[in-house]
Amino acid sequence: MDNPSASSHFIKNIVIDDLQSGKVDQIITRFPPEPNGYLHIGHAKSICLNFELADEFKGRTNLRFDDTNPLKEDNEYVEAIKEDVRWLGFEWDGLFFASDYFEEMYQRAVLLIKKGKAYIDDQSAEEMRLTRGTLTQPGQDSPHRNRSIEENLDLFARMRAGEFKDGDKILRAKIDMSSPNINLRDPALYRISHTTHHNTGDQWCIYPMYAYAHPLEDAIEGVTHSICTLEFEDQRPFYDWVVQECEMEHQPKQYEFARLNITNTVMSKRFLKQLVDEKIVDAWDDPRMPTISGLRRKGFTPEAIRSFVREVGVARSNSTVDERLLEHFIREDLKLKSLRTMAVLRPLKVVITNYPEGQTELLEAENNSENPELGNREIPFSREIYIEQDDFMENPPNKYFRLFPGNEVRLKNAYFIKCNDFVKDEQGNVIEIHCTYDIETKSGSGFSGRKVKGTIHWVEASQALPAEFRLYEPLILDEEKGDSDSFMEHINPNSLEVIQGFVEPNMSSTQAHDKLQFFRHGYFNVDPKLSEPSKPVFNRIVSLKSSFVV
RNA sequence: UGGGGAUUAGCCAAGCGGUAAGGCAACGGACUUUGACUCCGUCAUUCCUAGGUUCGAUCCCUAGAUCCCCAGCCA
Repeated sequence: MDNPSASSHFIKNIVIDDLQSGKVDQIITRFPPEPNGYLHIGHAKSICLNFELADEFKGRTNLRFDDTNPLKEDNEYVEAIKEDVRWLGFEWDGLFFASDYFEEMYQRAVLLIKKGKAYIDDQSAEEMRLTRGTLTQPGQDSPHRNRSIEENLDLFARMRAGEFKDGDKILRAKIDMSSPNINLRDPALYRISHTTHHNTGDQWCIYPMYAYAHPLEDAIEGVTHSICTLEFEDQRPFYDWVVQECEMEHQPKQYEFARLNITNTVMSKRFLKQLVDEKIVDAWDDPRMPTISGLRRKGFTPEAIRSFVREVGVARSNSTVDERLLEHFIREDLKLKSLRTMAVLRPLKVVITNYPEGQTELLEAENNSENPELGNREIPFSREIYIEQDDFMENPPNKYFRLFPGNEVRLKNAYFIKCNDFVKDEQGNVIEIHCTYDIETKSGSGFSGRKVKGTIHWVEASQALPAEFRLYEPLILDEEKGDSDSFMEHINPNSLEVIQGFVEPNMSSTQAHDKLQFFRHGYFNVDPKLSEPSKPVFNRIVSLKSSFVV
């Protein structure tokens, strides 16, 4: 269930004001990813912001691919992004590509040249860097800054025609080389790149820069509120300049908010790509990745992600959200939805010495004690069962409520058992324990003769279904290093632990992405790629909270 | 040290001149056939600091501190 609290934030307040003042009749937002990687949970914040704002105020939201750099982009990414946005629960009104507008962008650039607001520069990238000045010193005008309009027009047409090599010429805005805002020191508008584009093929060999293209895209689509992250703040004057000087009839406005950071989490497409490329993880959808596809494969739900980003809020201060907030929302979402069954991750055999050999009985169990609609199931019980290794100690500490010699515990949905003896191997490890059960204490019988402090889970041994469990820890150990260049030095070597255990026999019918609670362990997801009916594979989404410390 | 931002509890975050919402976390306790869940309780006399204006300031003014972003033909 979604977190219902629709809290206010500064962008929503702006929208309300704009609607009330009549500045806009209907809001139009857009989610504008570059198809150069997979979406991560940081993008989810932006997606929810844009789509939910439009939903709330009866506006529209476009999905627009910002595909102005063919060197880095690929159709694989556009398909993955579409899938992720839909999976999160959103449907776009318009589906567009920046490349849809290349001709218009070119014509607007011609207009800029005709107005004397843009010129062709012959300087190399290096020369441009040198003449741009520094943070404290103004830049110097390019020697080509005052070329005639006719010459600029001619050169620009020849750039388009492919007469020049990459880097030989560039179209620049003519603004102010001494502006204290470096973004206004004659920023680049068009560069030459003889690269095949995933949409337009070889139709173009010049491509617009983001800072020039983006405001045009917004203006063409009638976007009213163009929402981006804080690092684009200094670009806003140029954004407005482009809209103004290109004489766009519609004038979108840019608003910036702080991007999402989460503790112990790498949140940058570049770093995530590095993790994939260097095989630190298996793929973009590795459950350890904070990508939408990784979270999906791990077992997170769209509802939990939406609730999470809503609760985080939208503000302008850089912040790092505690990963436990995300965990809170998946626990809350799955609490009533998922079946609660038993799984033994690290098995220890128990022989119930007074239970008849060869006998098996079926016991009734609720699938979710807090949600009767999920019904009941039957589970087998017999003389030999598996319990968790953690649930037995030869020499227990104080306040240990589980099994130890002489102690009695409840077997969830079954009987009380009492430990009488145990067997060790040559290394001194406990490999089997012997108990007796009390038939009077059967679950559901109403027995109240005596109380027991602990209840443990178990699986009947002969019918237990072998299963693989994949337990995850953060990929990054230092909680503040997730977004720094040194993050590779903080990779957690134990981010994945694969163990073999058992689940109840009926688990053979699980389907990919089924979500279950395993008693006392946590919530798990059936892995869509690795799981098989005879050997299910479960990804742990999140453990249960526990106040027990040894 | 140019320009642009930010600063409210351990982490997020409301608040818009009338006396500090909410969530997470944490800590007590109750309950419990999950050491879970649920429930009850605790958790900022103070909002980066110092002055000022005001009957009254987290909010307005002045000065300062700290942190983030900008010198791609990336987005």
